[in-house]
Amino acid sequence: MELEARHRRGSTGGGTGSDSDGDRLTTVGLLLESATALRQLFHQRLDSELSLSTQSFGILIRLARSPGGELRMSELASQTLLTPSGLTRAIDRLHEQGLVTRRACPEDRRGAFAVLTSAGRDLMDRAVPLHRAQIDGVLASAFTPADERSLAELLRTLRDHLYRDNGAWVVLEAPDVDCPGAG
Amino acid sequence: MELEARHRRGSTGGGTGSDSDGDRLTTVGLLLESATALRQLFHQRLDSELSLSTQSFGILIRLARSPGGELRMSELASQTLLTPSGLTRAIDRLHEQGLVTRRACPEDRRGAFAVLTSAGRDLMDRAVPLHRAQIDGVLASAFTPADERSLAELLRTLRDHLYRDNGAWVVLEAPDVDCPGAG
DNA sequence: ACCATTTGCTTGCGTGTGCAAACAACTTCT
DNA sequence: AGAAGTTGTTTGCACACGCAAGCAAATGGT
Repeated sequence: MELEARHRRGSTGGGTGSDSDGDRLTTVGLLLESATALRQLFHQRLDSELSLSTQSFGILIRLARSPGGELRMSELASQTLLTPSGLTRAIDRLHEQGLVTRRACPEDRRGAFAVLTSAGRDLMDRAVPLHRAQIDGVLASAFTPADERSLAELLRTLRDHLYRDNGAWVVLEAPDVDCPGAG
Repeated sequence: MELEARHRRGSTGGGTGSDSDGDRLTTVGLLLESATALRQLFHQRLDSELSLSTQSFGILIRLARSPGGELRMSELASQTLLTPSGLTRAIDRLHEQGLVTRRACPEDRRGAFAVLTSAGRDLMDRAVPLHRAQIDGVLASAFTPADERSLAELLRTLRDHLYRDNGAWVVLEAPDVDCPGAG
């Protein structure tokens, strides 16, 4: 795999020994660590106050945003970045908590919808403001509005270059990054 | 439910700022999803080619960057965002693979160092270029060098505002953010 | 119509993780 | 010095997740 990309700056420093190059490894490390930290930060609040895990919240909020409060299992799995089996178990747990029901798909009898119950919707009506307030606290304390916007845009760019193909993650090669005169 | 934070691709067009409130949910969502996607992307490569999980890699690279290739268990736990118990198990696994050893701390006989073995160092000498190349592929395809630097800086800012206090994650309030009369 | 292949979802099993408890060694207080 | 508390690390247990296999329903070929 030769990714003869355009990187020329960056250290080429002595292998694994030094952090001083402060390069892409660090950037990705920061992204991963920030995500872990945020996940656990949110988990503390949501779990202690509403007995809701971050994963459950992620599922419920997607259902809440969908028309009818329902989504196909496979679609939900795709959106939450869970495998089908993981989603099945997650919906099982939410079902035991009375937050979600299953509905058979009339057009494809293999298929199933996950449907938000009224209890689920009530819970989200409490959870979303809580979560939003927490996010506000983090972002507002860390960023200026302009920086916040920049971060959002950069992350969207990154996210749009990553997608799943048959369960395997792949990187979209960018056709629009400046390849001057390319054609 | 007034949640319409669904992300849209390529909103680079006209209006900005009208839905800035809902964007925060999306921003955090993008961060979390990107991190998950990257984690799994890296896992595919490292695991298939070197039988190395992302977690193991994260531990080994920190050891490799440390003088003597060793680090206290607690320090390593803190850096990897694992709990002490999680780290103990992780080091156990790496020990069974011959990549890491434990060394008693002479100054504090409760303490232990995790030490990279020569096999571990050899593995990292192969893993780091692989990982680096993959990161290059992702970042180079998604970002211009300038954007890449911006992202790194923003992420460092974010990361620096999150830290653990006795196992609980807290947000550092920013002293230098000016809160213009809005609040 | 029949059979093979594919798709959507669910289970069996193994593994990684956190929490709480346990334990040893260090520190502090009297 | 001795007792009480704190700190660094390791176990018992429970749980969430992925992978591979299983099963029902849809699709395609003949």
